[in-house]
Amino acid sequence: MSVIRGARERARIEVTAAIKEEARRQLAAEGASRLSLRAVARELGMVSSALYRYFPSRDDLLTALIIDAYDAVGAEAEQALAGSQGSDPVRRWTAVCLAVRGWSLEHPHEYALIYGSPVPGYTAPLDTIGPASRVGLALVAVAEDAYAAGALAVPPHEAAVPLPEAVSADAWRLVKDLDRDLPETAVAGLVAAWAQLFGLISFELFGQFNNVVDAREEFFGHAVGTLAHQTGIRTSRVLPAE
Amino acid sequence: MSVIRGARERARIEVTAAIKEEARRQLAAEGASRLSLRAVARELGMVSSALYRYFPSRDDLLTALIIDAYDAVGAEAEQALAGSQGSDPVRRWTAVCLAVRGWSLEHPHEYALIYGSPVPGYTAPLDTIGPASRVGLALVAVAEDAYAAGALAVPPHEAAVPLPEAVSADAWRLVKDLDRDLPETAVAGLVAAWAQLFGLISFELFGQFNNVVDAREEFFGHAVGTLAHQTGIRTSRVLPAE
DNA sequence: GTCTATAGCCAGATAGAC
DNA sequence: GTCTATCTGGCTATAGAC
Repeated sequence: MSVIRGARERARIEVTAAIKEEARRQLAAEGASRLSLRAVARELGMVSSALYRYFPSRDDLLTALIIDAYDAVGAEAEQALAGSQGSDPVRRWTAVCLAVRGWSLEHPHEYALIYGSPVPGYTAPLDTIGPASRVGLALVAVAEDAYAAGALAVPPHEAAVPLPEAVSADAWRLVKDLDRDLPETAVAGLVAAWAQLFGLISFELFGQFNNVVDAREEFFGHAVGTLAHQTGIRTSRVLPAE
Repeated sequence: MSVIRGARERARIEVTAAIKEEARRQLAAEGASRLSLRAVARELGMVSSALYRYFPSRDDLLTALIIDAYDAVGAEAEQALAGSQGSDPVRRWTAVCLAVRGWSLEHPHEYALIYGSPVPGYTAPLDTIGPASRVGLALVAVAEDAYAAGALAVPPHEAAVPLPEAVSADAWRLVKDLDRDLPETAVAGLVAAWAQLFGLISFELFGQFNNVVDAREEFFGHAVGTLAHQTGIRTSRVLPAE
């Protein structure tokens, strides 16, 4: 699949990329629900019907954009993860969060596409699930490495609130599905922190912080540091008894 | 303004309400960016041009819907706040958060309108600011009452991370603007918790928790309990030295 | 794979009669 | 305030020539 076999295939790949690029531009101006094949075609000097050779429908184009966006932000997170190997866990956590925020600020409309309101009438196909989980898995990896290094505080620690049974059942299932060496309480905390991370980014990007938070980056850094702490991630080894 | 002067005014109010009601229905089916005056008119048995006597443009209708939505969720939060007076602060916090989540689950499309992706080409007028801050102010009120009762842990407490100067400047400004009796660190934490609360709700509503969290309500309750703790809110009085 | 042409829709907004 | 009529645009999707 990844081998380019000839000029025909190459051209097809290039046109496909051009279509997606133009579609991303239009996402900014019109939003996902108004993304229009005709407008994309017009801008590319093609006729609308020609696009149907590349994307069988508007929704398929949308799906491609969604997968690309998830992959792009996921790649940023993974790069921050890999680039911070050896640093202390809180620093790594912060690096991943900052990478996600950085991508989001640079691509606000793609961010809105994947983390904003669902597009009415569109249902995401199953192939979006994998890409959609990459950021979360990067956060899990930080915690897992911290755990292996003894730098993950597991309850009972200071801020711990006991896990309801239904929540711990979910966490148990996740641990099993992900096959990660992490305590259930940490997984439950990670899921919450994952959602809360995007709450911070969405509020910044969607305008809720206007007239509220001026020092955006400092605020974000501080908040994700607290998130790390809340998840049990520590800068260094914690005593087993702690 | 609130006195109904006659049949004419009464009719106008009723038609205005009917328009907004139908528009809310369409919000669900089409999304905000595709909200169409024509379609609303059609459904009401009117002709599109007649709507312009009630709303001078599509954006004005949108603004009315946005203000109504902020007011509705704000009222829920305030009602939970008032109804929980006398309870311990963590319970009150949770009550307010659950009220917000409850409204959101019942009105997912209005939620998406105000907390989801911004509508391209639309800029909210200033009159949305007041309604938009009601939920946040309810959370602030919980913290303020807790503080007055000595049930707000102020740093240095366990989970505290030092506030960067720029963040504490923002917090100082907010304390001044709101004229609330709260320490700056608490205000900074409240803003973060406010954003994180909506991160949890958005992930649930927008589908990110599919195949991840099954026990939605229990998970939410647990997460907001942790948020309360992180903000310094305690169930009972904390020692001054703590 | 790209084109023209077409079917069958939709929109926001305004003018002017009543 | 509501109507008809109109302007000026837009859209998805398909058929069939080349």
